[in-house]
Amino acid sequence: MQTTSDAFDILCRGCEKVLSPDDLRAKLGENRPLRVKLGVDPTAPDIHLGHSISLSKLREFQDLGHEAILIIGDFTAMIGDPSGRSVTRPQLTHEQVLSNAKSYQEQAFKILSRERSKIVFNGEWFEAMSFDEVIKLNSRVTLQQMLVREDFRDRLDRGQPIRAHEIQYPIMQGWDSVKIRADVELGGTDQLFNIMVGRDLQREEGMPQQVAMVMPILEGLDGRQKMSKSLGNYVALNESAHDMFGKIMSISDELMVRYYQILLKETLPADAHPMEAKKALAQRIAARFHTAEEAQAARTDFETRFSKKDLDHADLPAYTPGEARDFLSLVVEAYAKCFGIAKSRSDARRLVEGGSVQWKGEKIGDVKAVLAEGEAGVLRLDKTRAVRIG
RNA sequence: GGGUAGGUACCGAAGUGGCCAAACGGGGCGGACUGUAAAUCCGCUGGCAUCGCCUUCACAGGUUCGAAUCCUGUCCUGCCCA
Repeated sequence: MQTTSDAFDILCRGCEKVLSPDDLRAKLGENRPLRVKLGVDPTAPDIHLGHSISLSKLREFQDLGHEAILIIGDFTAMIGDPSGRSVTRPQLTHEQVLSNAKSYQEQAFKILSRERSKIVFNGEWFEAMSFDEVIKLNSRVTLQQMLVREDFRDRLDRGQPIRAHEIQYPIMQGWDSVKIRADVELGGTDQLFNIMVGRDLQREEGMPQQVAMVMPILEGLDGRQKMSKSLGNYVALNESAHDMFGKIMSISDELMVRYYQILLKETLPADAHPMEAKKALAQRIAARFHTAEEAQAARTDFETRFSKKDLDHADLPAYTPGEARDFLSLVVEAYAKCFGIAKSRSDARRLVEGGSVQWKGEKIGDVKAVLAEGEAGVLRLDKTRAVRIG
């Protein structure tokens, strides 16, 4: 059994901020399983590496014997968290939210222990709330409190609309903490405001206040903005080892240092070979969500494809052409059938003209080129995609 | 409710009767280069197609040989006033 002090150190590691450390130490000193809350917003069906940071922290709590409570914000998701947003999020239907929530859970269990996690939907208490209860809840916070937050301040200054329902979000998230009597709430730094509202409401209710533990926000693959589904700069947990590896290899050297810190909690040695270090990072991340063998295979494949530029021995999806034999049609079809990507013929034309599309290592160039019947070989589509024909 | 400024492609932003599928910037994609990148340079960035054609500038109508640009109505947003 760990001592309180050991546990404290482990739990604080990697946190951007803990409010307050004394509260956390005191709670740990009570020698009981703490109720640790992590709210997830099932607005998109994928969990990505950014989410994995808080989830991993939650897992650490679990491993120390504490109780993990994953709140699926099925109700709040319909509102949309305004955090870090300069525009109002689109509101989702309940069906969309539920289906997202389902795949969300599956992915969350790649990190969390399934049997030791408690899943709670916040629709459980919000759906039953009557309007006068809503009003009563709202009377506990002031408009000024809601407006001090940067996101709103910013939109106010820039003359962008803030819809009344958006200021409900922090209040609802805070109410979740009251309902489950959370001892600790985890989240990204952008969640600090919402988590603090939870503390306020708990105090109002005369219960012990939760400790806020905020984790750093992971930058997306572009290295500029935070990792998010809507920005398309993410690595999802349910992606293949192959895709994870490739995506991580595309980050800048600078960003790699951050990823080492945040995802591996290690400092990259200054004399490390950037390329080797990046491969190691990619392989370790891939192995975290897949098997070590799959991660190794992803690496080997990456090396043959990109380092050796040897598509012939790469692991490519097979594609059997249909009726049409002209390359334009082949490209469109291959994208659709092998990668689920819809390309217009104009897109395909551009790729062919730009030299991206190659047959057996040779650029096609001519949009009218036709593939001879029965010919076999590798059709390269773009930088990262190619298919094997025949 | 009154006044006023607006709604343009992924985003920002020009255009205010024909030369507009719509400048410019960002982003994205592709090529060259490379240690995967980044930086840099070049190209592309509505759709279909062999000149060309078709659908776009909040929405619906109208004026005109011709409209993103003018008129009418509708919807939406900011700001100021009440």
